[in-house]
Amino acid sequence: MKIDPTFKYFDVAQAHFIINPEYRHDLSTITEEFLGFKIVDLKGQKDMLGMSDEEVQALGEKAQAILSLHKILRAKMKELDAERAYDDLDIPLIKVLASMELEGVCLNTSFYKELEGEFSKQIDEIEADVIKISGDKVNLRSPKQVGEFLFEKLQLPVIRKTKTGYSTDAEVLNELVALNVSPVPEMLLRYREVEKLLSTYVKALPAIIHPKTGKIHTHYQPSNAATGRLSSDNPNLQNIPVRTENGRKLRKGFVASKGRTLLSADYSQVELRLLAHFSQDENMLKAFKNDLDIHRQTAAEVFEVPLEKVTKDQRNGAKAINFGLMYGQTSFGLSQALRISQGEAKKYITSYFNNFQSVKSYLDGLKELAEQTGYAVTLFGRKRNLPDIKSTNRQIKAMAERVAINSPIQGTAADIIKLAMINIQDLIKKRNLKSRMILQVHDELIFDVVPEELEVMKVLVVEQMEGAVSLTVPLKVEMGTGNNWYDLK
DNA sequence: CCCAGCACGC
DNA sequence: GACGTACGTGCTGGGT
Repeated sequence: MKIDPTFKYFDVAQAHFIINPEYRHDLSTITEEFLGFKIVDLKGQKDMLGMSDEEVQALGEKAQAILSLHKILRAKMKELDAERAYDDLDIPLIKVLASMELEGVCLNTSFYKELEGEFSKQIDEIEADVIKISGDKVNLRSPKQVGEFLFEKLQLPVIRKTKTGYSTDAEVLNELVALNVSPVPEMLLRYREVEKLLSTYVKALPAIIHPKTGKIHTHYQPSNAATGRLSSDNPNLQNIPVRTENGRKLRKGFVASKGRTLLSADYSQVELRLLAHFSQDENMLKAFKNDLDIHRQTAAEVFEVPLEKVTKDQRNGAKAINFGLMYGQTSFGLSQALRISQGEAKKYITSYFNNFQSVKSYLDGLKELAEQTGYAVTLFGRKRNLPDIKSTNRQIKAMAERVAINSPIQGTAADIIKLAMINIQDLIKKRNLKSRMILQVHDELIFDVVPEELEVMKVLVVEQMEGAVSLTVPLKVEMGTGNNWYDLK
């Protein structure tokens, strides 16, 4: 199959994504928005000779729409000074994504069969245990039935409500476990974990293996996430479990193709490094230039203790602050994350901003910029309109402010990895390498590598990822190799 | 068929 | 007094 178009082309959907990433990018919506008429949806693929006059006219209008949109959208991108994101990133990335999708990834199906048996058995056991306590059958997959069971039949204290009834999510169940009032919440937590793994991954992934290639072929959407990130679907390979050991095991099933090995490369703390670069905060810059443990450094400043006296809790607190920073987290959010009082959380945040004043002024500046210009912008000129920043509704405005903070950081990280992917793919081709880039997970790339090329690939990948852009902080990439996605170390 | 609730990733 | 950290995909149940 030929997937290397050398002709110049214009992608209406991708251009529209550059101009207004939050809208829909199908041709009929764009045509209506910019040309003011509706194109007729032609059903099925017919030969033109088999078309009625009306259908031929509709087809002509569609072609005319695309031609007109090309000029209008190109001019609009220029006006927005966003052509770089389109010409240098999104367009050249398209064929890279196509190549990754076609290449696919191998799945060890017998391993998944084993897991299915194991997990199904656990599900059955928990269900039986619950029936012993409840007397009659409760569908544990139904939040409604679970809520009635916990809070009406067992009379457990109601922790929180949703708009339709009792909340039974993991946070609620964990609180019930802590209260030590019933064995059921803990059973439900285990049930939910295993059921999730089973239904979303263990059963679903083998079923989607392509009959011809025998591999899993995800589909990357380059115009779906308003920040400029990619998304992955059918199946989503950007949310394969890693957090719990039980879930992480699923990664053992993602294996290198025959005779090859997997190579992973991920950006270390890329978003925090971008925050350091953008804010030019002395303390942060110093930490990254010296390749120090950023969370430990942050903890030392926030809690005003010497570096070597930083406790595990303090480091965790600093990590949560660093994490929340980029999302515009509030003291409430931080208090929830750390299970501390809101007052305590507020003190942490105040102390943080006292010690990292340039970060504070940078984040405030992002909000101001959004107020003045109406959008957030990345290093490569990718813009995201934020009309809600002018809202008189405080909640809506606050949400827009968080987006104004997060989008430039998340979006720039997305821009950078896109550029790295384009450059890596170019070099793989130029050097006639047989190794292939197969997956992208936001700040991580995975390659299916010919063993003889492993050392060459390692150097190539790290150089292109770390060198994609030159910032005032170094970008750092960590690599791992192994025969499956679990063992990449 | 669509929405709610829930849970997985970064 | 309510609200309360960004960006996604996809499962099941349950109501229409």
